[in-house]
Amino acid sequence: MNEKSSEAYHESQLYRIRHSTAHLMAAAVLEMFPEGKIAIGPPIENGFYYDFDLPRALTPEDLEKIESRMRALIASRCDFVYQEITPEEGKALFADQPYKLELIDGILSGGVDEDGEGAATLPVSKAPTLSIYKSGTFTDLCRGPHVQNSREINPQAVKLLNVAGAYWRGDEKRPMLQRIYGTAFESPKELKEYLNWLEEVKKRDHRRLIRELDLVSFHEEAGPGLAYWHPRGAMMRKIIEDFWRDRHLEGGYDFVYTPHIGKAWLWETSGHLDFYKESMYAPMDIDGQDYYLKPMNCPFHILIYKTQLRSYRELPLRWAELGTVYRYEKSGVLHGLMRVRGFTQDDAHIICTPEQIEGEALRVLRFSLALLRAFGFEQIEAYLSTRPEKAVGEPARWEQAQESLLRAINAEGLVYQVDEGGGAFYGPKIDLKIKDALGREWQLTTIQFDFNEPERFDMTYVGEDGNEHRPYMVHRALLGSLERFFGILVEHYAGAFPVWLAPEQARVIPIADRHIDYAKQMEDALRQAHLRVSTDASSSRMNAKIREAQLMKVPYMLVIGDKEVEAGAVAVRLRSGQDMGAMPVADFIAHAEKAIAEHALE
RNA sequence: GCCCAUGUAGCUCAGUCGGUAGAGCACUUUCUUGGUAAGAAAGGGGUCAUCAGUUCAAGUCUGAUCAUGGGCUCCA
Repeated sequence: MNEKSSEAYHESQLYRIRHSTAHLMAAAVLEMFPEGKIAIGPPIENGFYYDFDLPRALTPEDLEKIESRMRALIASRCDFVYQEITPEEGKALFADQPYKLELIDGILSGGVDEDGEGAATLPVSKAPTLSIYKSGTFTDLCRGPHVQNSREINPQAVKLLNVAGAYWRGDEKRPMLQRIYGTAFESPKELKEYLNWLEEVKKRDHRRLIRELDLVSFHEEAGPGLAYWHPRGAMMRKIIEDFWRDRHLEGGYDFVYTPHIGKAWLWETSGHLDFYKESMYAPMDIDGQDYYLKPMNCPFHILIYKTQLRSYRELPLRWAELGTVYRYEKSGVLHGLMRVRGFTQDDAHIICTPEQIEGEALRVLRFSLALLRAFGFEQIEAYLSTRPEKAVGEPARWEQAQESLLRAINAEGLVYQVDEGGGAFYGPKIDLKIKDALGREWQLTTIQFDFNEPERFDMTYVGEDGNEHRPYMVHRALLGSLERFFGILVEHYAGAFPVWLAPEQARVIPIADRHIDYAKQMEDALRQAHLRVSTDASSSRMNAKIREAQLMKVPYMLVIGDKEVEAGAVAVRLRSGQDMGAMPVADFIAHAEKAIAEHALE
């Protein structure tokens, strides 16, 4: 969500409805648990939540009770009454609500508001005001806004969704609270649409589809977060990698290959052991030396750089590698292919002179956009993250790098947001986020300047003046990780991949056994045309064969019966259900080749 | 890592009060040879996640561990 629509949302009736529904939910929960403690309960993107500290864990049955109690509260047509209070009144009012008391202290000291958000936007001179909203017997510390009366909430457009744990103030050292997520809309129809959308999300879940389509598996007994690519998945990955390599050759990149492990020295020098030791796999002792599985490829590329004295004449260097790295992600964060412990970055490092930065920034951005679009992602937004308080590298270099990135964004006419101070300590970056078919955002590309490692590894080049200079280094991963990108592709296309990516592009379906010979001839003709094809020679009926191919989302089904054998044709059926009728196999091949070349969905 | 929930056949699930396991799909075989999303029959398949404990008896009760899911925190 961009800032403008976020602002509009904050002022919308929908926002007030959700905020007020959250209050009613808290009221209902307190009716069930009079001794319960309430924390915060803001509207969020698709609904709202409220955090509670309760004597026992909530069950799904509790949610139903809470929800029906909420409907009764809505029906009571209570007013939401705003009132400003003094600090003393506040402390008295919430004497038995410790979380609220903490919020009051926060507000009075000007630090945070009742949603736990920074109040930096408020003028410092203005004394913070405490306010409450009363609805029925329930009173909450709250800035609002709310609906005037609960009759503005449609009880049929409200639904509680799930319970989850959440740390108080998002701090893992503070108590774990119970968070109830719910949603509310202006009309039951909109609620229904949202619930349908959730269903669609479920249907496209890559964890289900990678199993159903026989693409990738995980194995509890062999280690969580480590993906196994089956032949169909591996075929797709090969196609993605081949395409990626071809594009990189065209884009002026060279390729390198580097090891998977390295001595502690590498990671001490790079600084990774200082900052990320917790999320690196533990070292293994080899001949008395600590070796680590690599969490990054960059130190290896730097070692290659340092094998020679480098001249400004050979820069820029663009070195790419599909480098597999291992990171010890915390157990609770693993999620299918989206968050794994072993993954392959489509990594590259661009090493260049200060003068070349401008051109390289634009070049790599343009390159990434073309790559993402080739995979069918058209909606792309940029996020520029700039220098944080604590940072390494000369401010002038930061300035230059940030300006180069911004000019590149503008040159490409991208919609963008700036995250001031949001960069890593070692350099500014551009991230690109795409929107998938369900409107969900995914960050894929990251383009990061690094003022740290060239220094730590003492990278140099000899300039025109004969002196040593420090080069600029840019890390970039465009697809991110192949595993995650693959998962996103699966969800974006719901498993029905464009023909050029489909692991099996065509399936030949003989109607009876006497058609098998001819079917095999057709299969062979397609294979000679470099199509990925198989023949279903099983004893199933044609209907079953079609269903099977359909479930595997094979783009083309070529049905072969007496008529086709006689006419020397194939009857083409698309997975959309469309019957293209019979045509000579050469015509079909031409049709398929066109769809492949155009990266068509079909 | 933290909170909560879950773990029974390859998949989706049932299994009552504790009495040594069941369905559909898938798989194998046989019959069937058919015109655009499931032809029929028979058969094989389970240390009920793992390890302890309670009990005459544990899929079922208890504990620990592992994994998965929903979130939180994190994400170079």
